[in-house]
Parts: sequence; C-alpha cells; structure tokens
Amino acid sequence: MGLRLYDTRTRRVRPFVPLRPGHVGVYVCGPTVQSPPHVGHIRTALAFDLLRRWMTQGGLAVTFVQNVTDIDDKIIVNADLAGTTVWELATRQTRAFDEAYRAVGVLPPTISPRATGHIPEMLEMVSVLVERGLAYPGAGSVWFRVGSYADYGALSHQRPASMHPSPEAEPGKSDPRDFALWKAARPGEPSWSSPWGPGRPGWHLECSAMAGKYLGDVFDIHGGGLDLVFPHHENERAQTVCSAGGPDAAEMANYWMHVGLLTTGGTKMSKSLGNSFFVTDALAAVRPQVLRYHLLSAHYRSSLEYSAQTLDESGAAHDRVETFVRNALDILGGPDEAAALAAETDRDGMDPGVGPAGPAQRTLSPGGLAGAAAPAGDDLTPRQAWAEFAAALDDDLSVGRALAALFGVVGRGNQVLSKTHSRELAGWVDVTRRMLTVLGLDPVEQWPTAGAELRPALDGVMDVLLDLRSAARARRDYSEADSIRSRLAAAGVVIEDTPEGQRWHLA
RNA sequence: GGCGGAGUGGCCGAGUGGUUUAGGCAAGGGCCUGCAAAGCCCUGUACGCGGGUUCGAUUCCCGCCUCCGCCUCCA
Repeated sequence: MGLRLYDTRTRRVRPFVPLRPGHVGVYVCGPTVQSPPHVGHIRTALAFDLLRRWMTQGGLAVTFVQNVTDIDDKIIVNADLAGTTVWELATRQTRAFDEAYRAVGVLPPTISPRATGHIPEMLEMVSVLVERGLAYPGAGSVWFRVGSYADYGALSHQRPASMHPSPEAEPGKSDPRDFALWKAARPGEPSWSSPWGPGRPGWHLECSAMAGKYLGDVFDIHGGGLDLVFPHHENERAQTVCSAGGPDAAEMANYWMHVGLLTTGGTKMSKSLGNSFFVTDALAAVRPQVLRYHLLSAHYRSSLEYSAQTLDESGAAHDRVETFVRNALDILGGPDEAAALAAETDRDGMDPGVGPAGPAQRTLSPGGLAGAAAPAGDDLTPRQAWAEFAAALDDDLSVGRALAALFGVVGRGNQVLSKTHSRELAGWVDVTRRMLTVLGLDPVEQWPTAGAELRPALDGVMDVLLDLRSAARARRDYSEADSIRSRLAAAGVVIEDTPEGQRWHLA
C-alpha cells in the first residue's frame, strides 16, 4: 500500500513504513473527562478512525490505543463546582464520550487505558528520570529539567530560549521552562503516595506511561489535536525518550499526526473560549451519519468551519450519496442481489469490478480525449474510480479528492439508474458502498435503518396503502392519491413515483 | 517577540505552470411526472494586493495586506 503521511516533527509527507511489517501501533490522546464531548473531540477521533479503517482495508493490523485522562486539575475543579467527586464526574463523562464516539461510528479502541490505572508505571518513569538527573524534586512535586534534553522543542519547532516566559513561577521549580512530572497533593484532593510524598501525576506523564506500556518506547504513530503539539506532546516526547534510553534515545513515534481545529465564525472552538458545540446539540440537529460526513469532509490537517449552515450543506451532500445507494439497491432487489450481480459482471469481465488492490493509476483512453461529442471521462470504470479514491487516501488521507471520486461514481450510477441498466448499475453501487465502508458511512452495513424487527409488518401495511394509492391514481382521483402521500409524509414515510411503480422509504 | 498555517466563483471546500474540468451545496433554464420527489441534461469564465521569472502563473520567486493557530488548561 502506498500510504504516505505527514509528520509534524519532520514537517513532511513521507511514505508510511511500519516498524513491524504488517502491524501498526497508534496512540491517540483521548479526552480529559472533565466536561461533555464537543464536536471538536469527535473530529479528531474521526480523523484517526478514517486512518485506521484505511490501514485495515489495506491489510495492516492496527493496534489502536486511546487513553482516558481521568485525573487532572480541571476534573478536580469541575467536580468541585458540580458538588460531586472526581470519580463520579470522570465516570459520567467517560460514558458520555463513549456514547458520542459510538454514535458517529468511531471504532472502539483496541485498548483504552485510564490514567488512574497506571500510577505505578508513572512513578517508575519518574524514578528513572530522577536517577539520571533529568528530573528533580521541589516543594513536594517532581520537575522535568528541560535544559537537560537538547532536543527539546524539536517536535513543536519551538526554541525554548525565544518562547514567551511563563506567566508565573511555581514553587519548587528551578527553571520556568521545567514542567511537573508529579504534582504535590493539595488538601482535599485525591492523591497517591510516592517516594516524594503524596501527589498525583502530571498530565503529560500519563500519556507517556500508557503509550509505553501498550506500544513500547518507540512506536509508529502518535496523534492528537493540533493544540496538543505544545506543550503536551513535546513534554511527553521528552519524558519518554529520556526515561527509555536517556536524552539520545530513539524518537518516541515515527510519525506525529495532528488534526486541525474546528472553527466557529473563523475562530477556534474550545472549551476555554466557551464557543463549543456539544455533540448532543449537533445530534439533535442532524443524523449522526451527517455529523460524521461533515467532520470528515475536509482534509484532517486543515481547520474546518462548523456552523448550522455548513452542517446542513453536508446533510444535502450526504443525502445525494445515500439516496443513490437506496434507489439502486431498490432497483436491484436488495444488497445481496446487488452484490451477487456485481460479482457476476466482474467475473464476466464486462464491467471490471473493484479489487482492494486495484491499479494505482487511472488510465485515460485515447478515445476520451478526441471527439467533442464524447463526454470527458466516458471511459471511467468502477475499478478506475476506486483507484482514484485509493490514491487520494494514500496521499495523506486526502479526503477531499476521495469524496470527488465518490461523487463521480454516484453521478455515473445515477446516469445508469435513469436508464435502469441493472447489470451495469450493480458495479457502480458496489464501488460506492466500498468507498462508503472506508469512510464509515455505508448505509446498509454501518447505518442500518432502526426497527428491523418491525419491517415485515411495515412492509405489509405499506403494500396496502400503496395499493390504495395506485387505485386512486388509476381512476384519476389525484386528491385522494396526494392525500395518502402527504399524510404518510407527515408520518415520516416518503413515497416516490418511478417508471417501475411507487417506492417508499423512511425520511 | 518566536514558530507555523491560510486567503479560490453566492457558500463549503480540492487542485494545478498552459491545451477540458475538482467535487458538493445553493441558483437559473430544460427533460421526466397528473402534480411532486428523486434523477438526468445545460448554464455561470474563481483564484487577497503589487511586482518579478516565463511564450504563458491562481499555481514559482520577492514584497505587502488581512485572517487564524501555537508559545498558558484545551481534540
């Protein structure tokens, strides 16, 4: 697979080469469970979900670790404000995040470690760093000595000397740039005992310990939101590298991937600015597939504007794809029949189907370039469309171009559909669904209509109603026919007249 | 002050040194329909500003303007 990925540290797109052939270790910084999930959290999760699905589709075995940070300053503060305990707040918000991820189809992590379950591992790292003289105790806390790590700043491309000075000095710190590995306990706060006194882990240390435990000191991909580059990932990297083998040890992650931030009205969406859209609000406005489509529709490294309007536009775009799949499967007699037909046409060689390992390049037929009468791209086949889709995703997950390939296929399918050539149609709907599966948006497998057990009854009821309406139309009683249609529409059932007769679907 | 990103047609968003273009949404016209819906066909001559390189730049170089992010908890 020709996957290439952008690496924040080296600032370039490089071919992705797993450390262990066929296997990939990915660590993504999960949420700090201090408040409800907002759509920005979901965007980051979806970006890595796409990466994971694409790698899996390419035959790689992915170990996907996403942690839960369940102890931190904000959790303590927010629990206090809410009049509850950190444990209850963390549990409640962890559940809310799980639910939000599940709702938009984010695959559950292979491992989802919690920070509070890894205190011994963290203390061990602190010990090693202190022994090596790379960290020191002070005022009950333990600090990482930034000056002892020459490569500090190499990830975020910040030079410590020219950074803004820290607002205020903390007690026990000998250099303002140093950061806490271990924080001294304050009265009333949860704490763990340690060789340096009771306290709790520093934020950055948590991820170092969990990533190291499950993926090792050196692994393939470390990801998170763009706002984690500094200081979080810079510090994590310093801790891991220095505790693994000292300041000259190997790089922590081969690729550092960061997802662009969501904006509202042009400015960053964040909890601290109070302009966040919560996932529950988004899902009250649109279906989860639409939220997923929207958050996935721009390249993962660029910022993406989030508003009610942009969300609605994505809904319209997504509807076009979904409607095509629904209509096509309707004509073909269902998913199974369509798949069988697609496989058959593939075998006949009439309409080359789509293989996961299709050719990387689309070939242009000479005929397509010549006559003005022949529409451009008239030679496009499902296989070639898939190749375009694959080439786009291989190129640092260029989802914009991948979506163009998807819409190209939908357009072709709709052209065929308007002439109802079943055999050809099967190939187009098949490749459409393959693309949608990678995107986590296949309406059949991934987003089936709810209430399947009621389907037979509903089908029977609809048969009766459609018969009544046909009869009304046959005797030109259009007010009766339209009444049936509009009353059903009000109930969420859409009826459409086609050359093949009436068809219906749930709105 | 340091580091980085971006300015594309009504909107969202790709991309490229030029013969034909992203794509989607929205808009206008047509077809289909009893009317719709869905779909199909057609239409719109965009690349922040000023220079430069070039036969030719939205795409390369220089300068400028504007916006955004990080340097402090944040996906």
